[in-house]
Amino acid sequence: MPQPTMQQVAEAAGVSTALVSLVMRGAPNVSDRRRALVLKAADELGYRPNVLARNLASRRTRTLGVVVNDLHNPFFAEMVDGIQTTAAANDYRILIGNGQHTRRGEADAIETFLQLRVDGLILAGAVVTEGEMERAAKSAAVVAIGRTASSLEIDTVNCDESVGARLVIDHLVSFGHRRISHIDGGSGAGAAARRQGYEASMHAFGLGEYINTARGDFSESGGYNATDELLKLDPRPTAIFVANDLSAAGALDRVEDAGLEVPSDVAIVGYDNTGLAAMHHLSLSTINQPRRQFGRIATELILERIDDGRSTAVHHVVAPTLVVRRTSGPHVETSREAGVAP
Amino acid sequence: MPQPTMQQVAEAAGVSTALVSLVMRGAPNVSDRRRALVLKAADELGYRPNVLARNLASRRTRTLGVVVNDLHNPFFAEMVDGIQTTAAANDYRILIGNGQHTRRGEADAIETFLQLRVDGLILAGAVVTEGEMERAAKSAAVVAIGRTASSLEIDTVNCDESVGARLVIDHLVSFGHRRISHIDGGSGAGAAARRQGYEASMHAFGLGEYINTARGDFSESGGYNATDELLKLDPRPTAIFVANDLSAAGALDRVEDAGLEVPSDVAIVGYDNTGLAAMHHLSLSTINQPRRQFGRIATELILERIDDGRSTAVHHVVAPTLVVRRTSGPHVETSREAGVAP
DNA sequence: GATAGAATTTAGAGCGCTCTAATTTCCTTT
DNA sequence: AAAGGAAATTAGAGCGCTCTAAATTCTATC
Repeated sequence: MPQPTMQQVAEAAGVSTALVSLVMRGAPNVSDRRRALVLKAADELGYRPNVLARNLASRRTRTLGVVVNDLHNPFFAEMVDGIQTTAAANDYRILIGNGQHTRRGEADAIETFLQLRVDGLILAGAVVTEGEMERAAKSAAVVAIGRTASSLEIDTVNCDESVGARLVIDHLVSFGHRRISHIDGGSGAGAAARRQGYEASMHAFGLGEYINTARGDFSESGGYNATDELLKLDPRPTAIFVANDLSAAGALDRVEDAGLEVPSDVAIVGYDNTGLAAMHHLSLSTINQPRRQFGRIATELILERIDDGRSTAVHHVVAPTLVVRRTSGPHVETSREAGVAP
Repeated sequence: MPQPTMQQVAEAAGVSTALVSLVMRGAPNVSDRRRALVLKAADELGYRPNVLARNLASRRTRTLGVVVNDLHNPFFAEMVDGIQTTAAANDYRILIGNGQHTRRGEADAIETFLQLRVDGLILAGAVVTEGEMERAAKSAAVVAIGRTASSLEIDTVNCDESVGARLVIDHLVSFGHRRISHIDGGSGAGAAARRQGYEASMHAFGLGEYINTARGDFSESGGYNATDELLKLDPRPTAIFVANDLSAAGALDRVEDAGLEVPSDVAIVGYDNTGLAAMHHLSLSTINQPRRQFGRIATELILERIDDGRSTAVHHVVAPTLVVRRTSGPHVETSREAGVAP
């Protein structure tokens, strides 16, 4: 379908294409009379600037490519909100590419964006190699969210997982818990950092002897099974810090199946503050990561590189917060646990 | 950052740019010797085709724009999977735009894609006016998922909501339920169709007198409150068909808070088969819409327009399926309900 | 009314690639 | 070895826009 071009608009308005170009870009030094003339002609013809031609000629796209590791993860949706808002405020548009949860998918999405000559690339939860990120950084500004990078060409935005773990342990300890176990995320992304944060925090509170980690895998059933294991212990933990909300839901399930009360018998704290945790049905205490803020900061960093020409790496670390809901509270000792005969 | 151009590759390889172009596009009539020469030069220079220039010159982008009404809705992620797979199989790439849940956001995303001159536009759950869709259809092939369109220029893919409702009612009736109430989605997208499907099915089973709809809003609390209302009825419904899973979770909550058993006292069936419904904790019976299939069909339709030049509208309707889980089952009459003194 | 200076407008050369038509090279065949 | 036809390669004109530098038109000043 042939679209009207700038040339046609220029002829219809009786001016040069250069003037039309100026008007379309909202340039300041155009007389009101001509501007109106051009706008009218453009409107009547149904003219729409050809971004391909524009970007080719200007060697700028004012476009940011956002590569999302996995579109299914609700985590990213909110991050994209932050990116989009900040980008729009600076007159940039964004395009989203889906990494389909694989290294290959991400690499493809990145390549697509580079071929499109985006000005910047935001990698959210990327699993591609650092080498690929560096290669990309040769052609566009790059910032990675939720992963580290050592190159000078790449900025990062991360959450301080150790602070998250510390918040959880601090919270539980303040309720009198000591036997606090952890269900980890196995070999999943970020699992190791959370596990280490748990251990470090326990040590910090002098609870090193109570450190006890059951292996999970970030899934609901993983949380269920790991909890099964933990409940067999004698004495059993009075609180469980689970590496993500979905697993925490599984843990909650198992505890309730055992006829135990949450939080009085066993307290549970999750991680991520997904929509799940907010559900009345679960009402899970959890750690919140400021996702929108991730997106906002990432975008600001990338614009600093593009527009201000910064060429040193900035690594931004943001602190998570604790969201207290129903599943955490003081441990109530039963007579049996206290060693008194029934 | 200046990127190597085709010209430079041509010089390095000692051939013409036309030949480089041919090689980059994988054209057949190129001798092995030259092909290797060009490929080597391109590789050494780190050459990456400029899609802007390519698309401008070829007046084709082999790109499909996917406008997603709301990135937060997990419904769309799976649909995008279907689109992406089908597009890739046909050598098209996709770009995703976020409508941010608003008419304006969607219109912006559409405009961005049209300026980029995408060959096709897939609108997923779009809320823009039909007029805007038609305008877009003047410049690119358009297919809408989950909404109707009367224009000849626009294909649609929809789920037959009446079949979904019928499946639910049929299922509940087979368990002996008669007093089946509905919690609707208020003025939300698709709410009316589901409500009508409910009413029609009830009539079809001769249960017109039991038709009873409480107003919800697709939210958890909406489901909770609507259920609160329904439970006050005397006699109360023995089953509730809820317009989506999230609301159904709220309904479940309210029923359990009332000390009633699910499904023996009150059966509950949701709609959409989200991850929520599959959770062990909820285990919600629900209606499943084949989301990947939506994406696949939409993509096939659009490719028919682009590549085969079809210019008549096709409206595809796919049938949903029932997923039976824990929350639906036979109603068990209590003595009190049966009219016998306690 | 002439003139400097500012404000507008425009001509025209690209941006990096594809595409058509023409040219050159390579095989066969005789 | 020359001719004819197929295969491979290339020249060069765009694609629709931006950008620089130059040309034109206004304004204000004297």
